Amino acid sequence: MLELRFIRENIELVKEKTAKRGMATDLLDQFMKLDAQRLEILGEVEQLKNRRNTVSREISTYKKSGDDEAAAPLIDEMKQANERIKVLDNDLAALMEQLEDIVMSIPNLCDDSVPEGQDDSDNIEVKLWGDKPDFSFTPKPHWDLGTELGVLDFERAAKLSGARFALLSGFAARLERALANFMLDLQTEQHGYQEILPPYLVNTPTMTATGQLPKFADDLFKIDSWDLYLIPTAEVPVTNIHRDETIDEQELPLKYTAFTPCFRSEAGSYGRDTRGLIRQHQFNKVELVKFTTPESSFDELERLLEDAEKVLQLLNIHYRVVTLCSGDLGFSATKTYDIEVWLPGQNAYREISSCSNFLDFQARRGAIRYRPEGEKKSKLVHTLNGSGLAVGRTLLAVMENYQNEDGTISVPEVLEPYLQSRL
RNA sequence: GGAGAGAUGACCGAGUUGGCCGAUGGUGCUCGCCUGCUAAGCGAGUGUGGGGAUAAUACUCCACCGAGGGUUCGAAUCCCUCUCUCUCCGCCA
Repeated sequence: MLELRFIRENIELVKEKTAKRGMATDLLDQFMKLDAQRLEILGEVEQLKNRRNTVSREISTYKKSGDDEAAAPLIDEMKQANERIKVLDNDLAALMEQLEDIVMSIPNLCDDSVPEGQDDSDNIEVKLWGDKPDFSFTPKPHWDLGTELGVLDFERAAKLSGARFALLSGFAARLERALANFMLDLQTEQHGYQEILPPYLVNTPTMTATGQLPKFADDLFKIDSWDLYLIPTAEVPVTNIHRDETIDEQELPLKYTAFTPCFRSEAGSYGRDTRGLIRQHQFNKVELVKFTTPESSFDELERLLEDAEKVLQLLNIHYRVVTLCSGDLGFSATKTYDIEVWLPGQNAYREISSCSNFLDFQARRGAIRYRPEGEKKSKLVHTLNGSGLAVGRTLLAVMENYQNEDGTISVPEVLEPYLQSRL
């Protein structure tokens, strides 16, 4: 969420920046109109309330001295004033609600370093790591490998739950678990993240702070008759750990990692990625979350990206890093790097991690503050997060990159302590 | 699910016969003083949001004592609803 005053005072900048993301400007014109109305009414009602407070004190004085006659006309005046206040307060509440709706639907402003563009085809490649593996045979996609090995079962998963679910067994299930443990150990022991195991169901205020609600309810699974949603990413519960809190500056940056399942309705992607593990309603992810000072958030974004990249480097799998263009940027982010892993079975790069800086966009919604040393006023922290990594997609990347001609799959060296068997 | 207790500022904790209570006090923190060092001590300051004013402070106004309603000229204090926490009983992984 952007600050109301900031929008008011920088309306042209906000229009320009949100237009780059493909947002229409008429909402912002509407904002300015409603905001002006609100300020006008606010002025009147606050004046009335000031009068009421003053008069109440006078009444108190009269009453204490037993002078009820002097108090009576004042009480009458206040009865009338209260009716007017009630009307104005109602108007104000209605206006505020409309303004909230608008402000909640305004995306974060993209950073100046973000390239302009429409969609993912305009993303800019900023880094390549490793090489595409050389195969003496035609590499298969993981769904063929997994089905032939009998470790991925999409038909039975469909029987249990429907489309976009998977059943992993034997080697695949163990590999998934090994990858999760490997990632968590790396991030906690080498990169200094604290491990978190959060709730997988969260309420409306939690979903609102990180930006999933109110705008993207369709992407979420909601528990019927409860105010609970299945988390689409651990970013949601972990960022909300410090909602409505003030953190000591010495504690920053705070770095958390969490391994959780993620649940997404994938509304609007019906024809896409229907085969294999790429796009599932449920998948596992190791998430990295940071709380930082405003001064250091962009440095911390670079380090967050490195922490995520390290996973693929240790697995020795080729990947590239892209900077998302303005049109492809997520709602709450000011800048995002995607790590795209090479999938030889599909002859394509696919997103395996998304690392973003949100500035104070989430912190304002969630009232997450810190107290700068030597200053009276607390300030909003900056929040960041990134996948480190999406485990399901890492699993399929291992399968496709480490496949052998006979259809078996080798185990990356770094996973051997976690997984002592080969197929 | 049943019975009871509670929810106050970064934290702890007063205040519930309604009236200068945005809220005593303590801790923490900031600044200053003092001090061989450390510790202690002394003084001042220290919530959030939204308006006004300002070059910016200072200043000023409104709101906020779990959330939402209500009573009243006036509510942290009274009434109603909800949420959460704790204790006991029941049930259960």
